[in-house]
Amino acid sequence: MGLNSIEVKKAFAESLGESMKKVIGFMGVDISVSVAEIANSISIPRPEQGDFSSSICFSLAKAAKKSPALIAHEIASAMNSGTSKKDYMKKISEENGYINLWIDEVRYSASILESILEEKAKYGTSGIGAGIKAIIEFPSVNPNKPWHIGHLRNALLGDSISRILSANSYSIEREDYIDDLGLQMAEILWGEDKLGSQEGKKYDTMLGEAYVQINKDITEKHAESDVNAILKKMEDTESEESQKIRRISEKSVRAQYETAFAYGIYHDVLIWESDVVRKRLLKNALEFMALKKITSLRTYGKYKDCTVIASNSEKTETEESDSEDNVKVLIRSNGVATYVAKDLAFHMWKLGIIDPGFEYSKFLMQPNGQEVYTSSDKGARMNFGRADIAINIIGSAQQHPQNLLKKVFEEITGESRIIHIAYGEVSVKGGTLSGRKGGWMGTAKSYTADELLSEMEKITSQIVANGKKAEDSKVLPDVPRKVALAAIKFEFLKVDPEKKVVFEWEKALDLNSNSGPYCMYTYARASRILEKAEMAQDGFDLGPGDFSRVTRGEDFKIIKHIGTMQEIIEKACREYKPSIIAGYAMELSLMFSNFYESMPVLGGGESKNLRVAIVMAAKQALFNMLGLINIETAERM
RNA sequence: GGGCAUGUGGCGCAACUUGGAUAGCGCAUCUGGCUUCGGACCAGAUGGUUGCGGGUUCAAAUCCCGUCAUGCCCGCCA
Repeated sequence: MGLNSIEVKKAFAESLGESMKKVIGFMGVDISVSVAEIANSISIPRPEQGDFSSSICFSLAKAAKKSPALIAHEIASAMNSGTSKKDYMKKISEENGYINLWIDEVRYSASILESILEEKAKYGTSGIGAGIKAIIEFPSVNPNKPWHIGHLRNALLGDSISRILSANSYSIEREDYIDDLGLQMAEILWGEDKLGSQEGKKYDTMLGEAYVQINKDITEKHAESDVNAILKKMEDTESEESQKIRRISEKSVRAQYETAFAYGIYHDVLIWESDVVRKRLLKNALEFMALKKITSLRTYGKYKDCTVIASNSEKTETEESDSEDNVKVLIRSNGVATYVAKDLAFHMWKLGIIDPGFEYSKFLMQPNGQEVYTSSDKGARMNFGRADIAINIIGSAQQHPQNLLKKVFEEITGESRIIHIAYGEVSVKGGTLSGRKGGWMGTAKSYTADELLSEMEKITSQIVANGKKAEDSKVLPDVPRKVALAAIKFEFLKVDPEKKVVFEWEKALDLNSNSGPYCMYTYARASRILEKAEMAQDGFDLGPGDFSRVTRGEDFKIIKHIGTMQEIIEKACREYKPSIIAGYAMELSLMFSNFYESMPVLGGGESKNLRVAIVMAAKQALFNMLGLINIETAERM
């Protein structure tokens, strides 16, 4: 069994617990503290103070009526003389009321290095999500425009969270919801004659630009009622309008997915709103909710003839004083369902509450070799849906409808199975990225995901070209693109999801302040050192003599950090935060730089084997962590 | 008016969920380092009353109350 920070914390806590019982019993005080509580008091202190540290004595002080320092002293000596201490725990010290564990650096290093070199890509993964199926939805962009940088943030978050959950043994289904029956597509159809006029453009971009013009025309010509008529016709999925829009949408989504593929973002299944309607999912869902008395038909007041969800029920039953806050319309008085109604129905599919009998067919072969499927009017039944939890990557602007969704499902299932990752939306210096007004089109450069990548790649190509020496001809041609992608992905994923982002070209394209390429650089350095070390990459024999060369310097520091990987990956999973992974990768890169600056590897003499092993381990750790934020590495750059 | 989120050196962020030792990191600025495994690098320095005011505690960036600022949401739109 390999040791890591989780194991050590657990063992330390147990050992502390046993010693505490003795000491406190001796002191004549009756205190019970759970092992979990002790474990919670353990953190990783500054290296001068030990490897692990517990502040538990502070919590005991009051009840025991002794100073924390005295209790710490008693416990530490009991642990040092007792048997509860594991053999890899070298000594227990005590300082200012803290109990500090000093681990046997040779044993700990051996255990961690052997584990990571053995487990490779699996190192750091966990089983906390085993047996749980999660459907994760992203980015669900309307099919009338290209992905802009806001959609990109959404997609990168969804993709990375999927990877992180997978690494924790969750079974993941990546789903994308396509709203082909919405107002925006009706508007596209209204202004159909504006389409296709621009040759050589990507289809989604062409649509997006046309849409801005169409939207303007509609306002100027007061054509809203015409659009509504189209919208109404589209509700019939067999209508000519509906079929035509579906064809336009499919073409548009294929164009959008060219962008997704360029960023290495893939899906498992697309669900179309038109299929939701066709399969009467909405109808069934509404019946279900009526039966459960979640919804009701209003016969009075402001919402007369609407089907609504009212959160504070009977009190205002006969009054017209419904406050807007607690009534949500699902079916309008004209019989048309609202978006929220469709979303509720859709989540009944996701969570397996209603099976609409979707059929699926192949939509696209993705560059990762996996087919993405689509709901369809003809195809086969497949195993999509029926998830235990549904994770929605949706901007924080939709907090309200998402909360309503969660509340309704808590009522239905009795537990919380919908998770809304409410990320802060992306804006640009001058304003918003509105699709309607065309904010994404920018002025000099557009704010599309495509444009961002191509601009970034110009810069990285230049840098690679400038830095290239004659001997560097082994740098592969895909490196500039990889570096560009690393820069963009790291920049978006290093900040907490809930923070809002203001995009600026100048800052985005400044590679000096960007950590993605730095991590890649570190990886490339590690690769080159190993190449020069001329040892087989697939493990070489390390003996006890090699491990005994470990010091309490930069070498042990980086090993200890690698030992926290599983803990970090679990934390990122529980909190749905790729930023935790990005932060770790950055720290690891910095530590690695410190390590190889201060400890020569090839000229390491007796320590050479150990240091080569550390380089291998760090390289693997970096590879695993960067993989979770979808950043590819390169052996040379 | 109500709800949610954010506020940490000049700038961008971390630590807050689970209170703990000297509040970390990057950029920028200043100083130094390439005959030695790749300078997309490293070392050192400058810079903080954690928006403000109370409270709880042995201990508060972290918890509680209040307050200010900013953003988003609150429609028979999606």
